[in-house]
Amino acid sequence: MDTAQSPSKTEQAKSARAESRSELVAAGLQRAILEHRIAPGTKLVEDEVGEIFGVSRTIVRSALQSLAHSQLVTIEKNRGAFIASPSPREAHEVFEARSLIEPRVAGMAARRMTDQALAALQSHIEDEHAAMHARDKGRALMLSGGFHLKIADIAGHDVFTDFIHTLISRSSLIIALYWRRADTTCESHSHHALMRAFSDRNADAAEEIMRSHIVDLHSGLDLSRASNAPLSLAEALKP
Amino acid sequence: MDTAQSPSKTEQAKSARAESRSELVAAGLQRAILEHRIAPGTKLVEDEVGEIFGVSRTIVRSALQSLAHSQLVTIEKNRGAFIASPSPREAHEVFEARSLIEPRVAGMAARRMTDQALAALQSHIEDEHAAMHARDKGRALMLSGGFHLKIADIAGHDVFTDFIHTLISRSSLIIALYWRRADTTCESHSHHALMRAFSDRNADAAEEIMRSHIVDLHSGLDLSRASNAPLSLAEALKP
DNA sequence: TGCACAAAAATTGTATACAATTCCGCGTTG
DNA sequence: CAACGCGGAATTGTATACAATTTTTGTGCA
Repeated sequence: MDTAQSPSKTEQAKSARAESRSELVAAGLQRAILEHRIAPGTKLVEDEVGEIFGVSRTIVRSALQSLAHSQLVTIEKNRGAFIASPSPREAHEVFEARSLIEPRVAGMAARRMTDQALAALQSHIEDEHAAMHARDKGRALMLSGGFHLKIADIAGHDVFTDFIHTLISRSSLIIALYWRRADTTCESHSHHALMRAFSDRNADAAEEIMRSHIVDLHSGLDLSRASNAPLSLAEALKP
Repeated sequence: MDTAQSPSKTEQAKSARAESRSELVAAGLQRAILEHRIAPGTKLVEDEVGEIFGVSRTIVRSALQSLAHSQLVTIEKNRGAFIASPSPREAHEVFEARSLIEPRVAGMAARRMTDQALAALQSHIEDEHAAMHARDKGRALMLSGGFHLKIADIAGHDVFTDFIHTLISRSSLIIALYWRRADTTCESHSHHALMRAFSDRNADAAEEIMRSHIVDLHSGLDLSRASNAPLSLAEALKP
């Protein structure tokens, strides 16, 4: 096959941002993972991924290493890369970390909140509502993660924001594996309460609401089964 | 030149652990950075690094990307990799993050402390003492980082431990750039106080001591000058 | 002298070739 | 018939060749 996949127009339309190609591939894979279009445990063969994105293994390899570093994929030497499937313990730890870091960041965001940022959050929440009414749980959960990310950006603390980015990505994987609660109304309620604290610039309230919100998310997980990597195997043999 | 740099004996002496070669290179570079043998801002040319470690650019590139992800080096597209030189703001954020996370982890470590772990910490502290008496500030600071790392390991919380690993690495760079305090006696005092809390299994005390210890470290930095990346240039022209 | 600009050197970005390892099916054998 | 072992295919690990880009050097001109 030829290497003629450089779409000159698209490249310019990439809004002037010069991202390296491996980052593009990593972003594409990450989206697929976070949207639950690839199941945990799935093997990512370098040639296949390369064919899909129209790049060589060199690029794919770099992208996979990047994703491995943020714990979305696991690389086993001489065996390849697999979509990560966090253990119950890891899941617990991720939410424990979130419940420590995010409340602090929410407080910082409340202190630095601008009207513009507030409006952006508000419109984000409306998207969440729409997704919820459409009974699209996956998308709603996704947007919920985006909400937390936006808050971190507003707080403007790069170190914490980086941590939160990886924690939320991992949370998406965890939710795919362990989420066992039917309704997501609490979600919406918490986010609204948070908005009120933000518009009041009430840092203490924002912190406390965020803490209980994350504890609540944590409690929506069923971490009793060891993992669903073996479970999916059993499922695969059932029918 | 030939590729005959596989030192069979050394390889076996690598204590049976099968680390990939890029990890070896990354570890070597990291050590050099953390021991302040390479100054922040230094450019890392792929060919040079490859020659030193006896590997091809492929491996070096992978190692550099790994270090870039943990913020020890900065990669600029088409321009290369440089030892990171954290801004004062970044320095502030790193210590702010440490002061949130490490106290919690210290508390967890206190709860899970075993006699064996306690003994290991004790012997580590004695090394610190030795370094301090030898007036070897660099090494003392280094060992201080190691002490914090050991505590995280004892706590056994992988997510937090990962965070702390990167925070402490970055701290080493920050201390190289901004540390302005002559004595390190406070260090020793804090670590001893921590040991007492640990041997009492007093989680609350450990948490509080760790918090004030990190705040104290933070206050030992002089973050007033913008950075010393330009400063080093001026210095280079002075004599 | 100072500056603009072009050629050359150095360096990074990417693809590909080859080596090493693992995976998988199949026949042998106890 | 199960366990074992042995190719061959598939896949990953690494080096290297070449393309693209940046950096440096050199030169002519005002």
